[in-house]
Amino acid sequence: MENISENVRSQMRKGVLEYCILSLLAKEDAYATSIISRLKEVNMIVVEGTLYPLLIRQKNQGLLAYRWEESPQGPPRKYYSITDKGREQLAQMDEAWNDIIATIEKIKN
Amino acid sequence: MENISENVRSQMRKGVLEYCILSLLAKEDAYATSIISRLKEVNMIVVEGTLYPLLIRQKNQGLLAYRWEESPQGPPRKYYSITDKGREQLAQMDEAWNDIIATIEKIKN
DNA sequence: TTTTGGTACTTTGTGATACAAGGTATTAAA
DNA sequence: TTTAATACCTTGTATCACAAAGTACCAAAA
Repeated sequence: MENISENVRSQMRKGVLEYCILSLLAKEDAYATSIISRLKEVNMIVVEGTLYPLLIRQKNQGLLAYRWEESPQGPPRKYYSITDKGREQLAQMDEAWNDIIATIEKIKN
Repeated sequence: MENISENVRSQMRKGVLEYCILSLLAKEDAYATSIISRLKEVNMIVVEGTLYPLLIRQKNQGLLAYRWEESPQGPPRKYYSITDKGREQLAQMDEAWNDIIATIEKIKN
């Protein structure tokens, strides 16, 4: 309740995060830590405890698949890739996102 | 889990709804049923069980105030109006919203 | 007067989400 | 063997939107 500005952003992020993940993976396979880095670059801060369950959810829904790959340093990485079903979902999310933007614009006039 | 498309929209709405309410009330005082009607006009379907707790939350946070007004037909109406604090919050939400739009655009390239 | 239909406000329980905080495991270098 | 860095995972909590109820007011019809 202290940092209202951050809370506002956090609330607005809800539901958009899945959209971001699918969008990123639609362009290139990636593993969790690299996804976090990229989201940080575009000012969408996400922590591990948020991302890992999200990736597992999307995998269980058949939107993502993964494979293990050796890392040049450290433990192996779990590379996620988007599936055909994931691309279908992404198309729906594109539509939903555009609808929401249009809705806000209408409200704002 | 059946209607995935609706679920996607519902999730994306989270956090944006408060923004919509404040934006609407920044232009004109309104009571719950009229707010629902207006949101329906712009394809943002909201039900009573969602809106009422939200209005109460925002009132408790000092973002909104209300007054009772007689209705031409039926029980009295609770008209909500935005407070100065609410307008400050709205300004922050405007900023947060624009940031999120920019973030998605960056991800999409 | 009683009933009916419409309007308006409210509450309870549920599922989903993001986060904080902590834990486990692998690898290479010190 | 210890340390640091990397990477993955889990648990508990707060918040949110919604479904599904309930309560209350008012006016017109029966």
